[in-house]
Amino acid sequence: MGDAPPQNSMPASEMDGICSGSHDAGTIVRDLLDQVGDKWTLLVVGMLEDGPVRYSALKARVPGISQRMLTLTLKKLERDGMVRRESFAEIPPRVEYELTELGRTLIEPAVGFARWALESAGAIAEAREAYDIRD
Amino acid sequence: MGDAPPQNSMPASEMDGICSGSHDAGTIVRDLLDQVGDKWTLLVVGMLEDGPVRYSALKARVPGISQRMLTLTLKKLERDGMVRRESFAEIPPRVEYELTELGRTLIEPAVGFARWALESAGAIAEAREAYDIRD
DNA sequence: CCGTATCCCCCCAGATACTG
DNA sequence: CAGTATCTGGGGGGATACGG
Repeated sequence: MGDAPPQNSMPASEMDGICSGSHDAGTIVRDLLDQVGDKWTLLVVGMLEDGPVRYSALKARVPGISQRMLTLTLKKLERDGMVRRESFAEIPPRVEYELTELGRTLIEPAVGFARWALESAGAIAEAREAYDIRD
Repeated sequence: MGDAPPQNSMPASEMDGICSGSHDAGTIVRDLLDQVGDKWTLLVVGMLEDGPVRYSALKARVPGISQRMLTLTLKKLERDGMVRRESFAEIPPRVEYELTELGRTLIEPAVGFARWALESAGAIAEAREAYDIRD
């Protein structure tokens, strides 16, 4: 499989080029955002950043996640080629999950967003208070 | 408050530091992701990148959005200080929306994610096919 | 230990109709 | 033109119990 076609740099107005209905790029971004923007995916990916983690450790480190959602999230990530699953035939059973190369590429934009969130949280909270008081 | 220089010092394991349960940073990121990661927010923000846009133009440029969802999305963004609303007492009525400085800071990480999505879409599609065939 | 199966609730998006 | 009001269905996701 060839690497991503260099195609083009993004136009000056990048989000516009991305989201415009003229290309189907908007659809692609939307679909991926639906995948990754759900309640648990980014959290789980973040927990896998340092290397292989077992199922139980993952569940412990993602507070509040149910077995059901952890399993669903991991399955989806595995299907998308972002996570590799390795099970060891031991007693007690052990299953480890780790990010693939593709999965690792998610970390950079995710961190970018996380950084934005942390930097902006204060300003957003202020804006909300101001808005709520006024109205 | 000028622009936000990349003044930051995240730990080596960034997502870990962000998402770990030990800090409430994970909660912050999760909350913001819930705000921004919904079905329409990023699309609307993308449409506002170039400057003020009227309500009707916005509705036309975001294909498939309902009046209800457009209004809700704009209200939420306004409350969060990301969008400024200006209404003109004319006939016919005119209301324009534009990004605030805070709102503009969202574009950079959003574009980062969008770029990732476009670059990764192919690999993910391949991974899915491989996964579905095998199993 | 590592999941799967089932039930169920709640929220949110869509459709529609109506106002200033 | 720029919204609001109300109803409704579908699905995400939690709790729980069970299987390998």
